[in-house]
Amino acid sequence: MRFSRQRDIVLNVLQRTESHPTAEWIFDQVKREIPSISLGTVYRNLNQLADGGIIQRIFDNGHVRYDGKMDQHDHFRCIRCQQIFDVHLRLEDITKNIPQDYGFKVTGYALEIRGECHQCQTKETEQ
Amino acid sequence: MRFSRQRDIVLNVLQRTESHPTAEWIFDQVKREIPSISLGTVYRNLNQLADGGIIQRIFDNGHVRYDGKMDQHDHFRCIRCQQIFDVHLRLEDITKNIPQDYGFKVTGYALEIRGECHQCQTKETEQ
DNA sequence: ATATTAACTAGGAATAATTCCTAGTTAGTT
DNA sequence: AACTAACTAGGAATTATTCCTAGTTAATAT
Repeated sequence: MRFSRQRDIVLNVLQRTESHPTAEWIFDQVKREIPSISLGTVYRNLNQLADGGIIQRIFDNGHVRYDGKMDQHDHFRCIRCQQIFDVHLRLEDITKNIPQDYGFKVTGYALEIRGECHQCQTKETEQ
Repeated sequence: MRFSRQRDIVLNVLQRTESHPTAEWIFDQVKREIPSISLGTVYRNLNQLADGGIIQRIFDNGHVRYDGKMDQHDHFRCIRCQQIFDVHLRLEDITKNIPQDYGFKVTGYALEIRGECHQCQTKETEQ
């Protein structure tokens, strides 16, 4: 991955926000510094940065958002204002300590576990 | 919500599969019974059923899939074949028992907790 | 410093997923 | 049987994202 001013600013915009913005929001911010930047460039760079493990994608009700923080953390979504907050917790804490620690009222959660299924572990072929 | 043949067949198709299909896949299945059905009808019904708590939406890397099972369960995605499997577990089991119980090799997970943030709990106004 | 070139960019067209619109139909009620 | 709100098919519109092309530039070698 080569250095480019566009990628540098995309990354900096993302790392400087506490929010979990969409590509469109990042595009608007980056335009303040590089008015000629194109939306395709923002998407390309976000994908490259995410594929390179420098930022992460988060999935918000079928829409993609981005997160510049790479430490292990989870997200809390408010079902009323739809804001996404960062939370740092161990799994054991999920049902117990969140309300006290963060002031959140927890009504549910969605967990997706990732890894390799049995079938794929026993196959050598990379798809 | 009124009964319609279209909604009934959409629901039955979804409840009969073990997979977590997209709207398009459901559309193709329903067409076998109602060849004239339109994709918009499938989307409308899936949304109504999900909003009514009869089915659930699941979010697959920024794409929407549907799940006809409403019991509390989680999902396991194979990072190689991309299949999504149902898993029934308590949160405490996540890091411990999955590999043994299901034969999965766990490499990560994404957890989204839902509820009301402090700000929204103290506001009376419904947005 | 300059030349080289693979990786990049802007701009816009193309694609994919989903929602919206309209005129006609139908399930449930009276 | 008549009524009507909720539904439908079909297709246009919208939204999010990717793709394409000709020109530009960061990193490397000379």
